Amino acid sequence: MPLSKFFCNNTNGVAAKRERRKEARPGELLDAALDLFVEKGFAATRVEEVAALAGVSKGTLFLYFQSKEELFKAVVRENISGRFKEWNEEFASFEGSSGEMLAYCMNVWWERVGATKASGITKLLVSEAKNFPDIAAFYQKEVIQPGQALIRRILQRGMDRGEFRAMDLDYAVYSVVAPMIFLILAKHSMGVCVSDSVALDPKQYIASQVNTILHGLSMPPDQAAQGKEKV
Amino acid sequence: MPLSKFFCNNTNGVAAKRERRKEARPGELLDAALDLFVEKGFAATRVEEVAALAGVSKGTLFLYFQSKEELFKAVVRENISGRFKEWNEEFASFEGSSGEMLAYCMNVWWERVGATKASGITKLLVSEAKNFPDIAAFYQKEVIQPGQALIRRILQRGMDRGEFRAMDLDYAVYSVVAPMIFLILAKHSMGVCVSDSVALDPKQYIASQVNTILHGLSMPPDQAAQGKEKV
Amino acid sequence: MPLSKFFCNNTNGVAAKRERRKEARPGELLDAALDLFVEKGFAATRVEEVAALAGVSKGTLFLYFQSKEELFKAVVRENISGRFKEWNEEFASFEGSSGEMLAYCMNVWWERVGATKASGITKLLVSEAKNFPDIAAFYQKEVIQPGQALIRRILQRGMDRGEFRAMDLDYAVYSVVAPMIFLILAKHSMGVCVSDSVALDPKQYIASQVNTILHGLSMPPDQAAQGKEKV
Amino acid sequence: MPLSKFFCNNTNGVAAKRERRKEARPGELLDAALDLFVEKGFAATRVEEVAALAGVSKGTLFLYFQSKEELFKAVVRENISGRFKEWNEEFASFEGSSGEMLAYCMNVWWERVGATKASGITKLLVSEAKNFPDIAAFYQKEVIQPGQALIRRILQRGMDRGEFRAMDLDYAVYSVVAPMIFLILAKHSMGVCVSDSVALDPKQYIASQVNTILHGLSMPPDQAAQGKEKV
DNA sequence: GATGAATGAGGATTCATTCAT
DNA sequence: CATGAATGAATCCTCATTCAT
Repeated sequence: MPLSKFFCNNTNGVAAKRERRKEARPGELLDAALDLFVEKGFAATRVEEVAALAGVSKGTLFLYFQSKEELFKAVVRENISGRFKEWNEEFASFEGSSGEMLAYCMNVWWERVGATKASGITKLLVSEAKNFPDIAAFYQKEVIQPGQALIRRILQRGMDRGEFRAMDLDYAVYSVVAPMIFLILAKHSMGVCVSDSVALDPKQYIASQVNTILHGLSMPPDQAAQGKEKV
Repeated sequence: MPLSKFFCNNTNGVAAKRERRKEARPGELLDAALDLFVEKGFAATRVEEVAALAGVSKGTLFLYFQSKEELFKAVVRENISGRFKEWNEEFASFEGSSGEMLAYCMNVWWERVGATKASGITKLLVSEAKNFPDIAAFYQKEVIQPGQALIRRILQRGMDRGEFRAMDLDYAVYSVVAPMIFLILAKHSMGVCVSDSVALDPKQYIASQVNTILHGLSMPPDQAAQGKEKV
Repeated sequence: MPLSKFFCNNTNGVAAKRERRKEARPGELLDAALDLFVEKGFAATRVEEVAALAGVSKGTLFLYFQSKEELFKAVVRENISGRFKEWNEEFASFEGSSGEMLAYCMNVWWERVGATKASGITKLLVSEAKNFPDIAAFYQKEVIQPGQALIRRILQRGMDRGEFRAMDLDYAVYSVVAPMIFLILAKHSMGVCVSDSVALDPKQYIASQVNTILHGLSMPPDQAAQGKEKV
Repeated sequence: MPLSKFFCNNTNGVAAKRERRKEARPGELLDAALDLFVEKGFAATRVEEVAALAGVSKGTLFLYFQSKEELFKAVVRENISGRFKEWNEEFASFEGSSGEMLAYCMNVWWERVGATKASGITKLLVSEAKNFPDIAAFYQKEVIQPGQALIRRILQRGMDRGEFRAMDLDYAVYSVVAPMIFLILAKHSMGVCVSDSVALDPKQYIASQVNTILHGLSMPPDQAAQGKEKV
């Protein structure tokens, strides 16, 4: 969406740079705010820092956002991807096993969300949900539920096609969600969740998780005998 | 140690009540602080609130903790269980399959940590790690690493006994850790992570996760053919 | 530099008033702080009082000085005259007896320092030296030592020219210093040092001191006989 | 006066030590308070420090003094010597020149007041006079005026006997007072008044001052010619 | 629009004073 | 009497917000 700005809005090209800057202001502020809110939390972030990081003065921030709290809400809204429709369509035409579909889904999610700054929103909301219940509810409705619906659809497809075992979707969905949320939090929390955060390669992590989710850690029954002999 | 008071020290009953209170104060304050820090975050919690929740005045808090930050650190230290040694011993003598062991481990963890207030520490540190890097490192060393070591031992046992497949423990460990951390965060974050947090039953959640971790979601190979026919 | 504003910078008159205020603020605050610190001492002065006396709000003070202690240090620094070089030159070309020189020196000192607000710094440092050892040392080095050096030079000149008796300068210097310091403290201490402070005329006081310093209280030897007869 | 305690009050000698301690409490507190008030000023001294230095608890201090301010007043009162009557008598019978009398007076003052802790009271009052006007007035009346009267009497004696020149006593008195006050302040102010406070020997300082006061710094007229030739 | 000086309510912290033991 | 735990008014300082330029 920021890209569209560059191609559509500048009708004359004269004084474009200044115009563009001016129009870009709110976006730069939101970017700066996201970074700082994620890093330090809402309360511990000063609006002056946000303004400074965005390269404007404190007063300018209040030209675009009525208050620090409104800034917070705007940050969340701005970074909530409504890409689920798009993804639903993408997956609707997916050809291949449901296991492949799940793997593809998790990798795509990582590339388009998890690896980007937008992932900080999740950490932010985990931290501040109690202080901003309406925003938390909004996020729940706009992100969590569509996201889980998408995953349920994949799991359901697997069951329908005889690829997945029968399962209670209300709980099974978390076998997919938990690893993804965990990855984001590990990324944003200085290794509070992992033993050595720098060494955690997201791609390998996801591959490992997909493998476990699909096949479990147990030795497959048909190899159990051989497996035992080997060791 | 507080208990000793009741049995040993009070030979005469003089100054008992006040004394007893004095010993109880720090604990009451730490309890109150844990609650509020978890609920609102460090910065958004006022020391006066903590004091009020503990039933004392603002000044009293500073009798026991030099500053708000020291209070925070004390809260973390106080709630960090060094129970891993005890658990290691418990698990060392475990008889039964490694799958059962894993299930037992996760359930025990839930009962003794996840379901208690101490679990809030995890959420707290995820939120404040960047603001308290030394405390985060301390937690990492005292909790995360021993915890993961315990899980690795279980997984290693499973591989040694031919019950689990060969796996890269550096990543496989997160198949166990992620669901547990996720459960805590779901519990403390107003359903930012789940579609309907009130409906999430921890016991069922853990059972579901254990099942996935052990066996995966895929249809077992030997039933795959039948499975397909059925549906 | 503030003057330059009036002649050079204001080509258009925009933002003049506010700008000018900003440059004046620190000085106004330092003035107010000097008054109150001298009157009540550092600890007993509230920053809010200082701000109020300077006609600004509490917060504004902290825009210019990081803390109350920094304000104190700035007050001392601001009021420390580095005028000794200038005076040295002035006195280098002095023509007249060394006695006249001493009298001139003390009178000039009174007019340019003793009678001004800057004299309060001396009282302030006498009161707070133990609480601000570094500032006390700074004052000692910047004011006391150059000041005493100046006086030593005068006394040395008197000895060299045969006008003054041989003397141990290390102690003789205090015959000049003590009366000046005393005058300042008398002025700033509600007559704790004098029997009736309002009645103490500085000019007469200095004249009297100069007379004693130069000639002593004793009857001159050559008049002693007559003196005795007279009375 | 504290000495009298040891000889007079203990009527039985049994449990004397405890009794004595108890009776000594207020005195110990006043001593401690004097030390700390002089060192740090009234406001910057905490009552808890005073109590600790006196070896009692905070609460005990308030058993003897209604408030910190009352403690301050008691400190001043306790240390104000009413020894002027005694001294007046001593000096009334003084035989010798008035110059010797002045020298004797200043030396005696140093030994009995200047060199003792009681001298801190002067520094204390210079610092706090504005905050305790009634105490300052009390001190003025009880100490300053009798002290100056004593000095005036000596100077008057000198004039009467033809030893001292005619002088305006209202100002001449400060030629004696200023050096004494200065000595006290130099002693209590970390060398803010002197170039190297450790090197200032009180006895030499007083000798030097007496010499100047009596004879001045100028070359005596009868030696002036020779003096000039010498150099 | 943009700025940044000014504001003042709000929060952490101190410390004189009280009072139950 | 002596103690020291508890109190809360007082004070320093921060920072979101306003507004003159």
